[in-house]
Amino acid sequence: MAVARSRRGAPKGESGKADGAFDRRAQLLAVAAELFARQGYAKTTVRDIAEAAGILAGSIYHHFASKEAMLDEILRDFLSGLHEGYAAIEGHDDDPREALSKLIHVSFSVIHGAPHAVAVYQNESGNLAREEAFAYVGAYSARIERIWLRVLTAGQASGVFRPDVDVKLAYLFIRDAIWSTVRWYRAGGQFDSEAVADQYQNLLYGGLL
Amino acid sequence: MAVARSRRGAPKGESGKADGAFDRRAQLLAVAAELFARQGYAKTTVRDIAEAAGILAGSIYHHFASKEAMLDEILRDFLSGLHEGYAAIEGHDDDPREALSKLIHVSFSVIHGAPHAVAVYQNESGNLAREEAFAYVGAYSARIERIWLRVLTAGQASGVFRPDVDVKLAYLFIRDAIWSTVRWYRAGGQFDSEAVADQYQNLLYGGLL
Amino acid sequence: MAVARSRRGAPKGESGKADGAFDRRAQLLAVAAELFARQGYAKTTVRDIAEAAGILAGSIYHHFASKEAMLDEILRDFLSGLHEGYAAIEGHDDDPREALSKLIHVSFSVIHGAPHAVAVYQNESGNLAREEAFAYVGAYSARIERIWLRVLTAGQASGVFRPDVDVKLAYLFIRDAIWSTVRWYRAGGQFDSEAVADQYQNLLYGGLL
Amino acid sequence: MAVARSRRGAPKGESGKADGAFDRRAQLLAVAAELFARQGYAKTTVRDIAEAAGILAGSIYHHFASKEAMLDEILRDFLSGLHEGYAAIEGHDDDPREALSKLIHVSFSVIHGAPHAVAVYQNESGNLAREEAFAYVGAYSARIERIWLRVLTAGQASGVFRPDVDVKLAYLFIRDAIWSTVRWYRAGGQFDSEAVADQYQNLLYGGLL
DNA sequence: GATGAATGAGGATTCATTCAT
DNA sequence: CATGAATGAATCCTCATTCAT
Repeated sequence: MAVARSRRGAPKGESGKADGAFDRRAQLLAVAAELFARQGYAKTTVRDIAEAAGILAGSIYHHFASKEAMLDEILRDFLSGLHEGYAAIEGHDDDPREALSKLIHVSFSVIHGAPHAVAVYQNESGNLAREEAFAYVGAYSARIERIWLRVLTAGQASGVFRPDVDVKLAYLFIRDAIWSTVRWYRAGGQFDSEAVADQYQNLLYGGLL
Repeated sequence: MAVARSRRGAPKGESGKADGAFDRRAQLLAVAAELFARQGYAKTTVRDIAEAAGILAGSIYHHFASKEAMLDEILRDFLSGLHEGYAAIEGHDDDPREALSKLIHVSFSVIHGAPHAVAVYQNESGNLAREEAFAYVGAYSARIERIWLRVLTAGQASGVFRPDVDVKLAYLFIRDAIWSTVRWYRAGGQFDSEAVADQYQNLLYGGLL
Repeated sequence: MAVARSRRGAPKGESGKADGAFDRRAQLLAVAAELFARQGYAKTTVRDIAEAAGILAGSIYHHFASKEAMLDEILRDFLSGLHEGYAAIEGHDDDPREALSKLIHVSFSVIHGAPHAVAVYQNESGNLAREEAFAYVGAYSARIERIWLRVLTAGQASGVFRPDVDVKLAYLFIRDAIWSTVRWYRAGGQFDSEAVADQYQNLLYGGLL
Repeated sequence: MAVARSRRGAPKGESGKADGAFDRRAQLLAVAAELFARQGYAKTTVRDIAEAAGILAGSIYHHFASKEAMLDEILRDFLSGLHEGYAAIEGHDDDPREALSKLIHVSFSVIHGAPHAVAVYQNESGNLAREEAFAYVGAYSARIERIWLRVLTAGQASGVFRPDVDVKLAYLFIRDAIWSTVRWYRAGGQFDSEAVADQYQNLLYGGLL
């Protein structure tokens, strides 16, 4: 059963497909992410996804075990990628200020690169927390939070960051401001991703006054 | 028909009910707001609401025309109250810095006072934008945005606020950071509402560095 | 319980009511007949009736045991009145041709006088046939049919009516043509009740050619 | 999606199905027509239809968008067929008397061939008039009426039909007498379709006296 | 008599999912 | 791989009816 295929699948070159072939799995996932992001997971039907992909609803089940499995894969891919990105920064950079800047810019870059997945995470992760099958979402979030807190704490310790702000609150402040942009940020709109990142960092570093 | 009764209903004193009476409408609305906030509107069933209120699902319809009507009333009450609060600040305060502080604190106060309604707004307003029946949500949001932008622009004009930040981006930054707190803020938790408001304002005004 | 009051109730003069009083029972019945006629019995809700009468749905049950009881009373009143009218003709008239004319004119007069009840009978009696509680509808119809058949048979026997038509078919033909007029006949419209009766009788007696 | 399939579907021979295949759509429509005719549209539940067809209620929606869509298709098929039949007569026949005879016989033939659809039309079209989605019912009725009126008027003009009857009333008289037979006519009963048609025409042409 | 809150039994419809072809 | 028919549980909502006030 196709469903049993590893989520990571085979790299392009190893695929048995001809050059012109396209990965229906990937297409379905992309379509699902977009619909989940736009309409919400609950309001998106399997038929919506299938129609947007040009097949019938039943055919979805050749590729995924369930609608939930699609959500799962979207979130897992997103979170693991995000965590990887953050972890790389922490591993290589010693300067807290530099590290924070990179955390911020990587975040915006992810929003720019995979806005649907980000939106899905943003909108659904709250409700998913209670479901055992999605425990990993909370786990990833916690690991990510720890990375940020380490950077922020190091910054305070080294005197680069203000000492009178609660590190946890500062993290939530930054995190929410950044990820919320996915709701209004549109590629090709008034601001490009980098510009938003710069302005936000600027505002965050220097304050409004 | 109770359904036709004004949304605002009669003030307590004018009610013909005895002391022990309680307003089932209000109770249902409160219960619905909580469930909508926790599970999402789509995943909350009318039965969920009814059971939480101790009546049968069908009985809901004696008080509200539909599940959507409950959502509508929750959002309308929230938005009109919020707009009133903001408008009062703008009308009475000349100092932009003072006005911004009040905008921030009123926001946190609303989050503290009606967290469920805030969460519902936060989670559902995006998807509702496309539905004609909820056009007023967008209209209110636009009016509120204009208030904030006026305050911020005035602050820049008077030299109180930094001139090199885009006013619109600054608004979105502040707005998202503040309203997102509804997702993790819990009354009686580690931080109280005022403390969060102060820290956020502090961070926002002075920056992280 | 008011419901237990005899359907025939007390004559006006014996009523304990003041002059200005009006009979809510009768009003409800009239309203119900109109709605049953216009929307069909199944599609008419008790609330429809109550609202049209200016009371609440629950209050209906002070006057009638059920929605079905209202239908029952409408049909019973109609059928007993109709049967009375027909029986009076048969009792007093010997000339078949004269008797048939009277049957026809009485029919149109009833349609004119109680169009809603007629329409209800016309529309609902078919489906009611299977319900035991409405067995009397079939019984009345049969008695009425027998009256008509006697008149028609007598007319054939006396040589007034054509001998080559099946009496039963002729009855159905006449009956259906007449009662169907209730669907399009409107008091104050192009034709008045008497004119329609005359034309129909004329057509029926002399034929189209 | 089967629902989207043309109402007329593909002719048997073109169907990809094996010999044993039967058209569930057609079966459902036939079952629905019978139930609508017997119990009325409002009192017939989707479950009734499904059970009579040997499937579950939800499965109906694989074939039809709604219960109303089934009614719609039944009426549309009936009316378009009827109109076609009438129009063919008007187009090919010059003699009004001959034309009227054909109109009458075609009517009875339709009643005989599709009694359920006729009964549904007879019982429901009145209430449907007010619903916009069924405006075409009134439109068809008007076109059909015009055909009959043209034939009757031509008959009067050529001196074949009595000049002293109102053409419109005559049409209604004939129409109602004929179509009402669907309520009592049963194939295989005392009278066959042709016999009823002959007797009715006979009575109509020559009159009762 | 009337009110209005509540009941509880459906009813139409949706939808994730299965499976034979 | 895809189809399309079917399932069955769940959902929103309706409505006749009851009953305490």
